[in-house]
Amino acid sequence: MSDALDVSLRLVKAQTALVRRFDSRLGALFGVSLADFLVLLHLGRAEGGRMRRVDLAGALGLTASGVTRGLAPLERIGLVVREADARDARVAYAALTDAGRERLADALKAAEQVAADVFAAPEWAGADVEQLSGLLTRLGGTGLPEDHGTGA
Amino acid sequence: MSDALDVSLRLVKAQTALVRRFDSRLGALFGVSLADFLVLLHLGRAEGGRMRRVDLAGALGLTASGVTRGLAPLERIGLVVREADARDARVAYAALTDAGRERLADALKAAEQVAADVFAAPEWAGADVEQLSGLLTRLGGTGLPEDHGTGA
DNA sequence: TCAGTATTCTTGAGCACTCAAGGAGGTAGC
DNA sequence: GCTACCTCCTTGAGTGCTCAAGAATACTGA
Repeated sequence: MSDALDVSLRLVKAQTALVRRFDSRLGALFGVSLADFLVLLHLGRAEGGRMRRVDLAGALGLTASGVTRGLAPLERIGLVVREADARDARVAYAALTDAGRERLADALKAAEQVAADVFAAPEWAGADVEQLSGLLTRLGGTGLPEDHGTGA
Repeated sequence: MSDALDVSLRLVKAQTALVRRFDSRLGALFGVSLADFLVLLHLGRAEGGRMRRVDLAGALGLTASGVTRGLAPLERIGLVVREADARDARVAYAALTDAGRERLADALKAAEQVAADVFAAPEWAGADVEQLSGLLTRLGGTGLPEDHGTGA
């Protein structure tokens, strides 16, 4: 097996373990999944604490459908509200509520802690983390929605 | 946000894109998902081309339940068969059929190609890939089948 | 020997996503 | 101001996993 394939499969597996770790901690403490947390994080960083659902989908790497379904429980528990656009009745914004902002702040602390734990082991030097970050950034755009994988 | 959290989230996103790319290519060409391919790959590398389902779960990073469900379609299309253990009636092996072995060989070629495409861009030197591999291995990316010297 | 416990696997219910289809609203050309 | 098309979002059906519960089998120690 080539190094390229080997590293691809390793990455897939490492992510599974990582997601479980985040889900477990965030779920236990704050009742949100990693996916929920990422929604809150993106909204929290957006202008006015809100985003069009289609833009959120792009930012999260999901389909619009996935956003609709993922947002529903967050709206139900009051972390996010739906807002209309005055000029274009097609678009619906997802906006952080005050409760959502609080939950985000708490979850962010917990997520930082999990990440710190993951990279805390003696074999992880700060330089390693930066190196990994750089390498992953190059992979970041790979195969996003606009890429139709025409291959060949 | 800390580097550790940043890199964790980057990894999660990179994986999503990577999985889509593999799924799309493998699905179009051979009618198997990346998850299916990984099952075949692990079985192909195992002693006798077969594994206990519980061991397969461990190797894949899934639950036993996930293996039962994932194996069902592969058994239905004849790539894998169920085999009993003579000494322990609890265990059921998943074993590669000849058709499964062929499909694995084909899918492996396609997967190599996808991985080569991903890491083909000019910014990826061989040393970078090895570095990334090393870093990911520390993250718990173990469980890949061992491979010796087939080179590339 | 046999009661209690552990292991392996399957199943039912549920969750989070996908794709395909469709409704509703906006836009451009004539 | 109509027609055709495009965009944004939701919904129905399906997939692939999870957890919890349970059946069958094996192991252990009094």
